[in-house]
Amino acid sequence: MRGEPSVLHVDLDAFFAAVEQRDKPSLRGKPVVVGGIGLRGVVSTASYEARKYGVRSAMSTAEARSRCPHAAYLGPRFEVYRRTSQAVMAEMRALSPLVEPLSLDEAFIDLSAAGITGLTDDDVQAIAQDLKAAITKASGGLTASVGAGTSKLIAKIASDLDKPDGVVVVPAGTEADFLAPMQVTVIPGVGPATAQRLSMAGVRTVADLQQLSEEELVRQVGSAHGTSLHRLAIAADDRPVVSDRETKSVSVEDTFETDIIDRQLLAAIADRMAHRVAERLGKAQLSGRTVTVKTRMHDFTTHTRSSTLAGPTDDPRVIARVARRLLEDSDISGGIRLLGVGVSSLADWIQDDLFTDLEHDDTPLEVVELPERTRDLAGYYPGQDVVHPDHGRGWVWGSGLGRVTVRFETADSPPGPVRTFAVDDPALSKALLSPEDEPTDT
DNA sequence: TCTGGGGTCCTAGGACCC
DNA sequence: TCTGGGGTCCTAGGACCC
Repeated sequence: MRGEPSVLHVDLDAFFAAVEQRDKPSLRGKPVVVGGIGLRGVVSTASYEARKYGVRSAMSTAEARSRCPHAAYLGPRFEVYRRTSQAVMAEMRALSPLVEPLSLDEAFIDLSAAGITGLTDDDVQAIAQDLKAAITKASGGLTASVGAGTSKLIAKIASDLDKPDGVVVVPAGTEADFLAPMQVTVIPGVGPATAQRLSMAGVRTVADLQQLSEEELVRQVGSAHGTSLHRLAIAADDRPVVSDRETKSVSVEDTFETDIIDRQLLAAIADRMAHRVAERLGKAQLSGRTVTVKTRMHDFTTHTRSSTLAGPTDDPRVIARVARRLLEDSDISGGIRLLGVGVSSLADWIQDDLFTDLEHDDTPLEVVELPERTRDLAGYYPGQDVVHPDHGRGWVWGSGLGRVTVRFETADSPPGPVRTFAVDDPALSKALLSPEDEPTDT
């Protein structure tokens, strides 16, 4: 806590949808929904026009479609969002060197790090307005909402109060009163489970929370959570704005259009995921010791299996081998809807391959054979690599009724666009798994 | 009409060590 | 012969965030 409202929280309004409306003028003023457009997709962002129909983030796309059938439904274009985000973050860094991005569309800014002191509420209001204007210019027309306060907690909550395109400055000294009438769920970290437990203790508002002793709170929600919640309730928050946060894990996961039971197919998919994880580790100059495989069953129960190596690796073959072994240990009876592969216990880059052989498993690497599933599908099966002259390389995602659904791998956004073809479409051709996907030595 | 993908942090039990 | 105490690492699961 400080004596002046020098922490800013900036939140771009309906970011993904706003970028799409910026790039496609015909969508402006109309409901736009960005997210997964497949059978099991969920909404990432709904434009304000779509929110009028009750469309919300994290809602299934199917439900969104039933609520707002005439909206434009778009898959995400992360590369474009990333570029826009970088331009916006640059404007923030021009204001202060201490900027902490929370995601592509959110960041904290610490004005005190810019040497600006003696700030009045009006000063902060003016700074926020100038920043908003700069962001709109740099992003090609997007708007942002800004909250300012004496801590991250207050700034974050304030930015939500006058969305979109608003500024809320909470004066120093008014924080506890500002929070008191709000629901406990405004406090970041209080989700449905915690809210439920608190409500059983008679706590619904922050004012209720302020009355509860720390001991009682710890009893209700656990040690770490209870202690921090007790302080946040009275707006005692001295968490610093931190510009460079270390990556702790890297992972890839996919939800399948239909549940998969076939172990060989899953092994092939795990292999592919291991390669993608390794590629991202390499780009970030990271390597890690713990490989985790995540499975989600048809009933949505989720399991993880992990294994820690003696030394860090970013070798796709090592990650793939461990992942396949973990997958063999996993129960997939009844089929799984999601598979994920991740690496954690990260270390800085290991220059050479010194440690990659430290994994004790010396069983030979078997070649994954994809199952033959011909029937009426002209030899196509899920997981198979294909090539299309217009769309490039992809792989079969789903199939049936004489049609195959293909995911194309673009630089833009894994997974790339999904397209459906007739099995006898002459443009679509099968490609072999590239040889480098399989290790040549052990 | 069921529930994405990328993360972070916390808890709890067991192994292991001194 | 009937039971330490603390610290660290590993594993699995869960809550939460955008």
